[in-house]
Amino acid sequence: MIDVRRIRTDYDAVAAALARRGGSLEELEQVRALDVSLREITGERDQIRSEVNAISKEVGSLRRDGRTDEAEAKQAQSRALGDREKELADLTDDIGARTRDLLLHIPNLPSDDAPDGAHAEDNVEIRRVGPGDDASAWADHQRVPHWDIGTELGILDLERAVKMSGAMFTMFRGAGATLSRALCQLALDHNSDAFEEVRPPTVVLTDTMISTGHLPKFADDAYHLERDDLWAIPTAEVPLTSLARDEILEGAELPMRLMAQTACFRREAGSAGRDTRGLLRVHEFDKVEILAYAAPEQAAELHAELLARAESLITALGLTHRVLDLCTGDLGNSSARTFDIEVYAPGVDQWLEVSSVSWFSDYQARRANIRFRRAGEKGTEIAHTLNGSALAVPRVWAAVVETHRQADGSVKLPEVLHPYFRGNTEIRAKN
RNA sequence: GGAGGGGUGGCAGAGCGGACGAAUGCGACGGUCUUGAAAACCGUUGAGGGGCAACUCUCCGGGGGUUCGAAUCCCCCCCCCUCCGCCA
Repeated sequence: MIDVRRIRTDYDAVAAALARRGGSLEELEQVRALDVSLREITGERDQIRSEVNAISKEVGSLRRDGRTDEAEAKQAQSRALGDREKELADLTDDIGARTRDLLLHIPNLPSDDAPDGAHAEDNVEIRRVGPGDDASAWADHQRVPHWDIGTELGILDLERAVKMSGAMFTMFRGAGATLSRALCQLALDHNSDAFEEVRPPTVVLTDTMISTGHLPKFADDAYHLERDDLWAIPTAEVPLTSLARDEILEGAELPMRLMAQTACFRREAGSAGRDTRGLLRVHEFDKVEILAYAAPEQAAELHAELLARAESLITALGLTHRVLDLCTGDLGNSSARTFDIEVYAPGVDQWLEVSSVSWFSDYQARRANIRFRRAGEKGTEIAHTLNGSALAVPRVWAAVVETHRQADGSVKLPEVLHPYFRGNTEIRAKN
């Protein structure tokens, strides 16, 4: 949620920043208009309340003195004011609710540093590590899609997953399941020097989804358990961001770093029919998320840190990749600036987005009412939130299997994974 | 799921229709005293909104209601505790 006060005092700058995303400014204009009338009516309401409060005090003292007639006259006067107060109070409640609802639909202001652009094609590649999609770098035995490798080695059983749960659900078996778990464990171990590990709930209340910006605008993308009005989380970002909801953090505890491995659930409603094969787009997957609460001045450095941490895992796994600076048109709703890491998977010949590292400025924290107090100072400030996928299993699994496939059909495991494989250093078909 | 008890400031805890944004204690902060510290004593100490300001409004788990006036009375909901039931 962007700050109404900025809309009030700095409208042109807010409008200009939002315009960089493309899309309409209609809601912003509506908020501005509502806010003006809200303050006007609120002022009038408070004025009347103040009178009612004063009169009521008088009634009290008159009654104590036994001056009943005078007290009753005052009561009548107050009653009349009360009717007017009720009208105005209903009006402010209504306008306030409408304002908040509009505000919840307006995306975050992009950072000045985010590149301009309308589509994903305008994203800026800031570096590339390894050969990427250079065809000459890849041998024929690496040009096999992971679903074929998975079947051949008996480590991926999509057919039976579909039998249990329908299309776009997956099942790993044997060394495939171990690989899935090992990737998560690696990501957790890799960040345990600075991040507290959390095992949050995977099913949450509506308010928890609103805090991150996943509701109300993107309800169709999430699984909703209607009977209990609970939502299956699309990412651990959702519960982790609400960990400090409605709390005031001590400045000294910032930045606060958290990480969690959870299942993530996505309906993928808008992308039916795309990437249906294999692991590229699935309804349920495991992911290790890293997240931080920060003071504003700490945010830039933390953003770089989260990106470096996510990227170093990809590097350690021996995957070729590129880092993109998302343009304003491709930026997620809640984000002010986002770096994506894309891995090149030679078997499917595609760049796969495996991590998205975002700085949300105070947008989520204002929704979630997460504040902090600087040591020795009065008052509170809205915190900043940042997060990124440390490692999202299915796409990394696919890229690892395709990249490290050997001429004999086996998959050679990257060294960082060896500790998790009970002495094995490769995956071979059993026969 | 059933029965009972409870949710008040950073914490503990009083208040149960009017002088209550809330006693008291603890904690924290500032001061006096002290070479320094402790103790003692004095003072300060919740959050948010509107207003240039004076000032003013809101918040006692959440939402409705009664009343001139609600932390206090009524209704609904949520959460916590104890017991019973069920259960990995």
